[in-house]
Amino acid sequence: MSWRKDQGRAERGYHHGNLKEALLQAALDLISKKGPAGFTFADAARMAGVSPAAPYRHFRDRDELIASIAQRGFEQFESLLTQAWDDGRPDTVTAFERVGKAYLAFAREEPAFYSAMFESGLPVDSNPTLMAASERAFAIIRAAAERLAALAPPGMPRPPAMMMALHIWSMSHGVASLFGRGDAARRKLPMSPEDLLEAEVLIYLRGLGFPTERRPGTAAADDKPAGEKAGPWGKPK
Amino acid sequence: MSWRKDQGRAERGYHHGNLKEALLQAALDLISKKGPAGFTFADAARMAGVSPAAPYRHFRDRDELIASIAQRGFEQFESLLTQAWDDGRPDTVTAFERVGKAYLAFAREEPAFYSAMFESGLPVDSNPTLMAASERAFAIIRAAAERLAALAPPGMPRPPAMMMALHIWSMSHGVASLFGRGDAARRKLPMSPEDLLEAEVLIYLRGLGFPTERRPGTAAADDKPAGEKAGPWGKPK
DNA sequence: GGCTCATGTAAAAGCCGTTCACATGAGCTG
DNA sequence: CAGCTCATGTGAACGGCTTTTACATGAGCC
Repeated sequence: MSWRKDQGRAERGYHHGNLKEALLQAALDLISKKGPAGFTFADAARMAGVSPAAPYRHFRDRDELIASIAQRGFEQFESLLTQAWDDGRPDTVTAFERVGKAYLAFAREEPAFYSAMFESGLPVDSNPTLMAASERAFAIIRAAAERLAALAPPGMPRPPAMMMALHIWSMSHGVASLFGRGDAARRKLPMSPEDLLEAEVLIYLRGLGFPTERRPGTAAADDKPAGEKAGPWGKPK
Repeated sequence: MSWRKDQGRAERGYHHGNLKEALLQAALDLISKKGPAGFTFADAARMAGVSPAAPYRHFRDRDELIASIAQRGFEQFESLLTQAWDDGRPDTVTAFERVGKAYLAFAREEPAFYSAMFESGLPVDSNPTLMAASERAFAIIRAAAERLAALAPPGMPRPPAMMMALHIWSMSHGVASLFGRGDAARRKLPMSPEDLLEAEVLIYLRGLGFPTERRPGTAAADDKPAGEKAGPWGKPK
């Protein structure tokens, strides 16, 4: 974890050589420790071993640093979701749930990114680059919803994919931001956030007429109308 | 809207007479304008026409003021939800949806309260009073879920009310915090947040086996298994 | 009328964000 | 290799914020 030139500015020469990266890294550390509000520009500079004015050579101001982090966050998020979706393999529903889990995993494992992206109070729509990155991430969910909608059982009105995508996103974000992170705003839960979200999505999909029995083997094509068997919340007692 | 002693400290005597209230009010104004991060203690003092040190006679620090606001927010929230739920009249499903709408309305019309409650980064669980107020608000949702669960169609496993409540809450919070407020983190939506949430909840309830045709007349007891007719997202084209 | 204590003030310390003039040295140019 | 240039870092300074401390005021009570 150490670069050629460590943070102890023991010897480092006048120039840092990697300051922009070091600042982003420091900011991530600080945000994950103290939230996006608690993070200070000066602290990041100190952690990188430079004067408080140095960061201004790389970021117009504090907000731009946070926006950069959000930007990277959306990129990693997109990549994670893409990987989780895996183009719908082995079957659409399974892949869809994997996306949900990936969403929560990201919120939990990268709280700094997540809060920079969604809780920093940045005007996302005022920054086109950021907006675009966020759209690209959402596009994964949207594409998945599209595929899911396409195999809606015949005989039922077909749900609009965009609406499904927004629904899934709001569920995921809701669970993540209310119950997702280890210590903030916690509440006693009868189940893990992951299980909570999985059940929520399964019930929702069943409401759209999708077959949602647990462990459907590995079949990619399935079309039984709706739920008998155990519900998505485990065995009925 | 003016108290005996206006903010212009023209004459006001040494003592304000109502400072605590004035500070809370000023903070609400400021938070709704600039978000909980942009709000400053000194600004509130200025707006109330007192010195920057005066607030410390009423609040241990800035965080305690924000916590007070969150506290009041939860109280108003509870009262609003109680009113919307109206003990399940005229029928459980209708009342349930009214609760969802009330949730969004609160987030939209009281953004200052809402963000103090959910987005201020306060450690809710470290403040027992605040925690209790938040529990009381959630209890409304929980009670509604309980009633709803009780009339789950026979022959299906009965969903745990607590889980339902958490699901509904996460949907509401997800929609509210992603799409709810007028200008922050906005995104182009094909429908209003209210309609989005209503459809989401209806689909979810249908997934639990509840009858969810639109406008079921006024009957309080209804029990047709699940959806034919139009879906919750309007007429299928 | 006089006491007392909650409430407000002034001043100061320490931190932060931000700017500006200036220093440094990495990399190009000849 | 000498010298120039410009990106990058420094130090000092400004104004603002939070919080503390010693002091001022006057409302309410005896």
